[in-house]
Amino acid sequence: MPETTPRNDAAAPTLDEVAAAAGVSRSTASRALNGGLRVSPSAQAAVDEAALRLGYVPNRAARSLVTRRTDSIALIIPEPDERLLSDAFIGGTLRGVGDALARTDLQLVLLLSRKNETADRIARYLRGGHVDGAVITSHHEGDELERVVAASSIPAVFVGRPFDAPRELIYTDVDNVAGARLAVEHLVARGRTRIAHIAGPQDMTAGVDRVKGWRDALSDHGLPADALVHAQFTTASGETAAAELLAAHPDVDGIFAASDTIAVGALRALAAAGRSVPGDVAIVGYDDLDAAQASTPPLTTLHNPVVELAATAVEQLLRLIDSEPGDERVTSIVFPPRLVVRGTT
Amino acid sequence: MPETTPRNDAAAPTLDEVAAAAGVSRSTASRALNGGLRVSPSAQAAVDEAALRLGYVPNRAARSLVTRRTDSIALIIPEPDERLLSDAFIGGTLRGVGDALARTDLQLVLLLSRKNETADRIARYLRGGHVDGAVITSHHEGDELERVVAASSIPAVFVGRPFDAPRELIYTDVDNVAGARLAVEHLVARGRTRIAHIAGPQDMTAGVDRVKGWRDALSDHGLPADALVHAQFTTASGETAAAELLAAHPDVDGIFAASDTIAVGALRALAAAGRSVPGDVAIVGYDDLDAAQASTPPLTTLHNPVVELAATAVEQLLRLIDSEPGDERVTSIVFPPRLVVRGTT
DNA sequence: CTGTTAGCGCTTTCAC
DNA sequence: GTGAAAGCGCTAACAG
Repeated sequence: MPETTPRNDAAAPTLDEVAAAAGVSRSTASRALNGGLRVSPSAQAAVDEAALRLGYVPNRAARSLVTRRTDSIALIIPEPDERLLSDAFIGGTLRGVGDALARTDLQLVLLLSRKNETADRIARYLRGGHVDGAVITSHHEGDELERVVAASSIPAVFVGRPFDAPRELIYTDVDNVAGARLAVEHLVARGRTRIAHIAGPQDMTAGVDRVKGWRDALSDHGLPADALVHAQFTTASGETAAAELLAAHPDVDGIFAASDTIAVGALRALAAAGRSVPGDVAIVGYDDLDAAQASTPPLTTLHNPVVELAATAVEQLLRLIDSEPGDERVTSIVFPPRLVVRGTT
Repeated sequence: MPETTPRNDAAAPTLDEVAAAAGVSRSTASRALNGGLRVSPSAQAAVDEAALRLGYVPNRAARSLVTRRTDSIALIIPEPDERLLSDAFIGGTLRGVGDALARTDLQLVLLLSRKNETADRIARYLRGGHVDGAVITSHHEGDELERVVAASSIPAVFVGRPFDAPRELIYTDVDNVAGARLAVEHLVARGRTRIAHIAGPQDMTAGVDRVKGWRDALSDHGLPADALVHAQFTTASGETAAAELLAAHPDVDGIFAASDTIAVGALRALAAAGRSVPGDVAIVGYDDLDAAQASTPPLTTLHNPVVELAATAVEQLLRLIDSEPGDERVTSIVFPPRLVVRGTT
């Protein structure tokens, strides 16, 4: 391979060139390349051969211009979220999206929304018709994403239930209320009676729902639901909150943490306070991402099926995109919770 | 706000409509919208006003068709990588890319390459001219990404030094050899003389370089470099490898792990073996992502500036995109290592 | 089954 | 400084 030979494939071949090489018209070539409806076998073969030989790749912009389809979907991620940086949440989401997109030839456009211009830029982008649909993940109450998405009239699916669903927004989620109940039930079954909760951010439905489940289950058992502190979904925040909790409620013998990262922080606070786990205090976390297994001791936790959540969201979005408005096939999907028992309870 | 009023902004306004509303020709409108060169102040104002009022958003496909620019870049992530799922690596990368892209109005297209069709699909996409450039992250020796990228003649920057850089591929990286040396020096300074290494995957330059740094530093001190085991960048794998290490070299008093996730696994193996940390065995990890702080005890580690690495890669890419071939301003950038001392050494 | 004919929305010479 | 005209590469009627 001569090092200095100039590339002769500089310009990408156009459909015209493929058609010429195949000895057919451009339209026939186009048909052949797009499913081959109403194309003679010979023409089809000629076009296929020419396209392959020339290394033809259709120009997406040109196609998009006429089809009014972009063959791409957006994944919207509000960047300020701590989780983006701190846990494996985003990795799982990408994997799910990737899985679901694998069979299609759709492209994934990432919209990292910065704190300031969040809604505005996203709105412009969505209204600009640059994507055929959008999946929105880890959205917060104040971020206007729900409003923007609803107003854009673009097909969209949320990962995680939106705060208010004014016009039947579609979403995928895990049943966080039921999950939290499971956590508490588990602690109760282990004889715990003074069960606290370190809640996550209350501007996300996951945070709110987990509080509710905790409260409900406690109420069912006639146990007090007053030991409640708040934290972000990070280890550092969890540690602080747990210390605060121990100070205010020294008699706590069980903790349900709204995330594994928080639980890991609690583990450290407990160690610092000289309390044994699960001897003095039993802990249950939430998420079952890497942190749960990596912690010492490994965390009992509720599985958060992030990969499936994302994959299902994309599947629903795809369905939504080529469905008539009002089609009742496309619905929100809520996964049941699943408790994973390890060493902390 | 009437709930049932039909949207009248259904179709996105075109440049023609903006021009008409502003009372100028389409070309003048176009000029005004694109920097306003050779446009009278009055015309400029009229166009600006009309665009704003109509909520005009240029059609990217149409523009791209004529400018031969897509105004988007690709982020290529080989999916099989365990890290994608297990640690905060990808989150940091996205954040860096997002930061660098924030000022531009470039779009980010994500290319998750699946194990099988990796090279092929990416190659087609790159050659199709769908993006103006690409950033490639966490690539492995066998994945052909380097070849494909080089062959595509598209501007590209690697995050992490490529395996062989046949035609001066541009990359950003941290000096992993120097980092590993620092780790060993730190252990030596603490009086350790039997220093092992749990290596990462050897099909990534980071893995190879860290082994080299470890070996070099040991050699400098006249210490043996025979206690070497291999692992993936995961906690589970790290635990297994560490157990293996302890069995083969019971006299080890210091461990340099190729990642924090591995180090956390080692911590568990050590605990299982009844060895105290850092009393019996001191440990140094690598990455300084969330795992390092969350572990018990917190890990002494080498900071891996993933956010900066990604941001710098994008900046170099942008520079590369609008530079003449052969421009010597655009170079690879290697960050110096930084040791972060915590509780394990 | 095939080719001809129109554009999709935009930027860009090129005269004026 | 401005508008007319051409055309980017492709698909989609529409006749044949």
